[in-house]
Parts: sequence; C-alpha cells; structure tokens
Amino acid sequence: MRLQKTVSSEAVNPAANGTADTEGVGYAQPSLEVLSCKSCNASGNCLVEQMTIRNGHSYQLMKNRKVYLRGEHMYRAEDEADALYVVSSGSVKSYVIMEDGEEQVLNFYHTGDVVGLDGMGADSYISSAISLETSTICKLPLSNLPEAGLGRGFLHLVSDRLIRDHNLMLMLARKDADGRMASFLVNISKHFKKLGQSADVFELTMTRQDIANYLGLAIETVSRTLRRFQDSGMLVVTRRKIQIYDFDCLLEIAGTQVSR
Amino acid sequence: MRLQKTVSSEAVNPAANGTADTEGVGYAQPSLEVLSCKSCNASGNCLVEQMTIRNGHSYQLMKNRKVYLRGEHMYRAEDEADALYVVSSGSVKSYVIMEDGEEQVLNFYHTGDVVGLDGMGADSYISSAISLETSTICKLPLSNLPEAGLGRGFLHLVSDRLIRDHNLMLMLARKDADGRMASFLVNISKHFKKLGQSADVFELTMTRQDIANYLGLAIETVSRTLRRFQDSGMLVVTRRKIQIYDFDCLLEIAGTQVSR
DNA sequence: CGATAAATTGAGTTTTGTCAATAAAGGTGG
DNA sequence: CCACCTTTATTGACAAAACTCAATTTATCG
Repeated sequence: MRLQKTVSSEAVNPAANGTADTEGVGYAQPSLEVLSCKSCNASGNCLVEQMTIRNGHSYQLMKNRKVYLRGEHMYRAEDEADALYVVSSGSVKSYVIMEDGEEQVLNFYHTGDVVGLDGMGADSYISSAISLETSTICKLPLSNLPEAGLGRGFLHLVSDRLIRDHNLMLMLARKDADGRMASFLVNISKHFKKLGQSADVFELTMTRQDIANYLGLAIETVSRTLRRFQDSGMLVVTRRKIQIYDFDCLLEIAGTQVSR
Repeated sequence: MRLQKTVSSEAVNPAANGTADTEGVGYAQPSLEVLSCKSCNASGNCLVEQMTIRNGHSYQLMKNRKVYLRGEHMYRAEDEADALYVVSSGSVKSYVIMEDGEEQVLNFYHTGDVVGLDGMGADSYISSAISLETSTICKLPLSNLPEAGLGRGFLHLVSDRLIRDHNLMLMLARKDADGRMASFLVNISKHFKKLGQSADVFELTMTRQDIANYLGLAIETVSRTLRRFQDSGMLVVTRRKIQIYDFDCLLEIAGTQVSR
C-alpha cells in the first residue's frame, strides 16, 4: 500500500460514541420567524433554499433544523437513505470505511452545502456523514422531494456536486502534494469569501489526518507542505488557524480548477 | 509537476478534426420496430430506459440515435448543455483541458452509461465527450427532461454516478499503481459481464495514455504494471486485448470498492 | 512501403511514504 | 488549579514507489 494507514476517527473520537447522536439532543425549536430561510446563515448560498422556496416548502425544510455536536453523525453507511441534509452552519465530513478498517474521506461540507446526494434513489447510504464541529443542519426528507423540489434548481445542485467531485479527481490524478494542498486551501478560502466571511483568516475544522486522507497524502506530507508554504511567506499556520498572505501565489500553485 | 504531461488527444487524433462531427453523418434511420428500447444493446442496463419507459418517452429517446465514429465529439466544453447522451454501444471518454493544454480524463463510458450529467442545470458543459470507437449514442434533449423523467429512476441514475465518482476518488487517493490498474480492469470486466458479454476477454478502446491519464499514472507505469500482471500469470495483454486468467487475484489487488 | 503514432523497456532521479522520536495542545480528574 | 494522559501535530532519517528521460520496437494509416 502506497499510503499510510488510518483508522476511522469514529473509533478514536470520544464524542462519536455514546448515545448523544441517537437522541433528540440539540433540537432547535425556534419561532416561525427564525424558521425562515432568509434568516439562515446559508441564505443566498443554500441551493436547497433556491430549490424549495418557489414551492413554498421552505418552512417545512427549516422545521427539521438540528444542532449536531462534533462527532455526531447525520447518517452512517447502511442506514436507510431517507433524507438530504443542508449545512446551515458548521462543517461536515463524509467518508467510507474500507474492508480493512481504513477510512477514506470523500468530502468536506460547509455552510450551504448539501450532504447525502449519493443516497438518493437507493435504499441506503454508502457513506457516512459526521459533524466536525457544532453545526446546524437542516434535514430535508426525501419523501417530500419528488413533489417538492425536482426543478431546475435541483439539476443545478446535482451538476454542481458532480463538478466538485471532478475537481477533486483532477486534483488527485494530476497534482503533486503542493498542488493538492494549495487547491484545498483555495477552495475553502473561496467558500468563505462567497459567504461573506474572511477569506484570508480562517480555522480548519478537520484534523491533519482528515486532510491527508482527503488529499491522498501522508499526514507528515501535509505537515511539511504547510511548513514550506509558511517558510516561503505566503501564509502562517498556527495549529488549525490559517492566515493567508499571498492568495495569488496559492492560486498559482493550485493550478487548474474545474468550475463554472 | 509530479506527472508526465500529455497533450489533448483532440489535437493528435486526425478523426477529431474536420466537419465529420458537426454534420448529420451517421444518423441511423431505422424503423419503429428497431426504435424500441427493447432491441437496444443496452436494454435492461440503460438507466434512461428505466427512467423514460414508464412515461412512454422511449420512442422519442431512440429517435435521436446516432452513430459516432472514433474521435467524434458528443459535445465540447463551453457548448450549450442541452442534452444527455446514452451509450447504446461502443465507448466514450469525457475529459477537460487544463490551462496549460494538458488533458485530464474524467471518465470512460460504456454501453448503458449516461454521459453529460454534469452539464445539467447549467448553461454549458464543463467537460468534453468524445467517442473512442464507432459508437451508437442516444441523445436525450434536456428540454424534454423536467416533464419526462425526473422520477425515482433519475435519482438512482444520479446517485449511481456519484458513487462511481467516489469510487474513483478512493482509488486515486489510496491505491498504488497495481491497485489502480487492477480496479480499472475489474470495473471494465464487471461491466461487460453485466451486459452478458465476455468478462475475461475484451478489447480496451482507449490508449495507454488515456488509461494513464485517467488513473493518475505515467504511461510507462501503466505499461510496466500490465507487464508485471502478465508475468505473474494472472492475465495476458496483447496490445489492447486483455485476456484474464485469474480474476480473483485481480479483485484482491484491486481492494475495496465503493458500490451498492 | 514510408511516416507517424502508440507502446515497451531500461537507467537514473525525485517525490513522497514509512518509521521513529518528540513536542504541543486539550481534556479529565484529583 | 495543576498534573497527567491522550490526541494531534511536527520533524528527521531512510526506503520505496513512481516519474522522467531516452532509446527502441511495434502498429497503424495513408
């Protein structure tokens, strides 16, 4: 095997165990006012909002809002695939566990992203989704979908995800460690910028191990790459905090992106 | 850059130039009998068939059947995204061209596969699709879609594609050259088996360069890996013809797959 | 049959993974 | 509130896998 083996963070992270994520802990019960998509962090960026708002289903969507603590799962592989999840705030990791117990991170999701698309049209999920921090998540039952939201917005949602996946494939197939790391940072930075948050200073919510796993690198390579980026002066890393000083340079190292 | 650079096959392949693929060359004009999805090579495996047949749209789908010669494009990046394409027979490659003129192969498509999903919901395609051999392709105009086929079958179609992409991501992120090559062969073999064709003897329709590019390897590594597989006795390679003798061994080398 | 493209093979180098040791951070309980 | 323990991250030395360059062989196409 070419890469360092990793065990599932599920087995490691204490927060992932216990009953916390199987009970109704953290349910928000806000007033109708608050339930409007307009007041959501993701408003304007939430694709499901665009998808549903025309059909007057936004209220129902928001009513299923829930707070997930770090380590709590939205769903696990083999679970019945009965819903999509929209990240209202916070961040989520999706992953699969391989036969030998190794974990492969498939994607990270931030505010406005839709999680669980790969479960649609089938009985069960093939991946698992876990919250990386205290996150607010809107649950959209799939049973409501066919009638509610399969319009142009939904097609956009799907193709958008496909394109993001293609971007990752391109990154894994053709970029070296520097290129992968730079792409990763650039994508996160762009996302924050789109949300109106700081694009230059942000906190990573995933471990180095998660990043390495996602980028197909060894954890040591992630460490060393970040250090070299810092030594060259284009950013400063303080544990999980990233402070970008030369975004253009990062962009150049990142190279080609597949996007609209 | 970690990997060997490659130029677009479009610029190299003489069949890709000229007017052949912009005119109506190769249009099949069969009788209504032949137009039934039942008589199609992909029947029973064509997801769009499942998607449309209930709605009585199969006739319209088949009417747009066309033969593409090797090197002819279904669409190119930047083209208006106005249709999905179903491979009735033959094979197709989708790819993007990067800034520096390098090509990245995103996927290979065979009988029954749907090409062009990433163009949905947007104005234009971000990738290009080119026929690798003489292929028969059904065109499904997107303008017919919203009314025609957005049922359960379509959701399955989409999630199936997402899962295949995840499988590729997992392969690129965690497998060495042997694992990638074995996965590649196993997937193709399984597909042929599903179609009722030979799973042990088949012809690859893509160049070594395409394979290397798709798997994120150098072309020399592909050559050497195939040779080692042959030396170990598990298969025989004769140029593009593959004869598999020990499928189980190949499966073991391939390792974990993400699938239903 | 000649020219171009595709594929193979060998030699050498580089990137990145592996192993191992250490340091820093964060949480827990006395 | 501090000490301890676990988790996370960093750093160095070495090994291995894969890339690059170069030369050659084998197909393919006009």
